[in-house]
Amino acid sequence: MSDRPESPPEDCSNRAYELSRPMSSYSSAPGHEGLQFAHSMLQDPGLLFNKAPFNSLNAAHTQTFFSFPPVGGDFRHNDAQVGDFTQPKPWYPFTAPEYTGQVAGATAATQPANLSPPIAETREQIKMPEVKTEKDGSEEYGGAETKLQPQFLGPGTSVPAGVYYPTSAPWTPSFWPGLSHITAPTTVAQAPPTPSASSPSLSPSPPGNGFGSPGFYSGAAAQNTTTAAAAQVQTSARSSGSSSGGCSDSEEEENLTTEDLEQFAKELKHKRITLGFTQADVGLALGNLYGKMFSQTTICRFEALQLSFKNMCKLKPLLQKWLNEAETSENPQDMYKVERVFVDTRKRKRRTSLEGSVRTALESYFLKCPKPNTLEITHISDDLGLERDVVRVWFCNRRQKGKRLALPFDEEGAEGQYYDQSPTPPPHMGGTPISGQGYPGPGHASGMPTLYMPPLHRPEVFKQALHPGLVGHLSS
DNA sequence: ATGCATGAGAT
DNA sequence: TCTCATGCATA
Repeated sequence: MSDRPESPPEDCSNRAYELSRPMSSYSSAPGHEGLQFAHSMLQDPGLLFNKAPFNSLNAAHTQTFFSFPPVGGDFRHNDAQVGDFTQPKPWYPFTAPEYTGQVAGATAATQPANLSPPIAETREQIKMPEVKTEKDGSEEYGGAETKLQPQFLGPGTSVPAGVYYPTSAPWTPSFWPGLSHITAPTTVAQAPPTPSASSPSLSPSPPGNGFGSPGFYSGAAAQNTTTAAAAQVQTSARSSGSSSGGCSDSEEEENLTTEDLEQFAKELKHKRITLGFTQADVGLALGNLYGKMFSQTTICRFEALQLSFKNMCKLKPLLQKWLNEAETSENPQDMYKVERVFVDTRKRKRRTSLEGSVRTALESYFLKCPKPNTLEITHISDDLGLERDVVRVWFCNRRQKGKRLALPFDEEGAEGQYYDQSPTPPPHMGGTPISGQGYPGPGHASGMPTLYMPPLHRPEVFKQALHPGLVGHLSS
């Protein structure tokens, strides 16, 4: 435990710089090799720290993913980082949109795999041994092909109106760690706000709606079109950097509780499926209703309760409204007029596909230090033969993921229960390298002395953490 | 459903 | 640079 003292401006810095490659199969950088991680075998060791590291110093603006209250969420970063991160990003060289043919939001299951037209490939080679960019051969952002979009689904092509879900699609609360015990009552959620007379713009995934390619409705454009409502929501969400467990900003601040959200998410999913809408449909419909579209991903995460509490609160009203509209609408089929917003011709960097061993190595590093500074990132990237930025982003995402899975404490009650139910600390908690940071400082006092029970303790979470792939469908 | 990426806003 | 919200791309 020579761990970092608490005040340290750096996260992992006090550690003797001992990051060394956890695994040995990488191009070894002759300079470091000495570290081994006890946990290197964990599938997802990092999750163990979901809580600890994040909480240490300030719980201040913590917007926890589902944690409601201020569960400390961030690592404080005070590091003095030095670095030269500034490498120009190679991507975005051209403006050709890279289109992959995915129907907006359609899940693999619902989506014909061949929607995408052949794409030329340009590979931008990046060194990297074990890393490849997905679809290595497929077009690049620089690719010559500009394929502009739209109608991938020719009329008549697949995707029959929303019927792709197994009728049952049971809801599984699985994800919300702390809520798993709460079985959503069948009560259907609250009454519908006001169906704003407007005609609903819904329609169960219409064939050939031409909306497929991602990016059409993303970012900028979508936001520009934002209606007041959306704007409001949006602003409020962002502005209040508050960590507050409450989502009290937009509109009628219902003080939503986790139960409310869970329940609503469940209801939403169920009804959506019943009505024949895909997650993507919902996202698009929101665009029609409010001017702000959301992707299938977001809807999916909402349903799975994988968004931060605050974010859930922010989206709930919109979804609630959509739901109302969808339910009352006579024939949603009609309106599927989505104005497509094309935007963004920017090219997106190809998604890097990290090989399993590399991921494992990263996890090990994460274990050692969830928040590496620039130097450390460089070191890691060198060691693994990855671009620094890839490593940096990986850590960012990893932390984000950790928070999502973590959040354990629900101020009220959950906490106690949480601890109470976890009699024994996880074995692996043992000598975690980064342990030591004080755990919960404030706010956890409530009789919760020193024992830190990682969220992973919860079976579901634990499971997921360790076997991401195996447990995959907790919530579907 | 989820991994990697982007960008705004906050530090 | 980080966090956070969000989404493309892919498994």
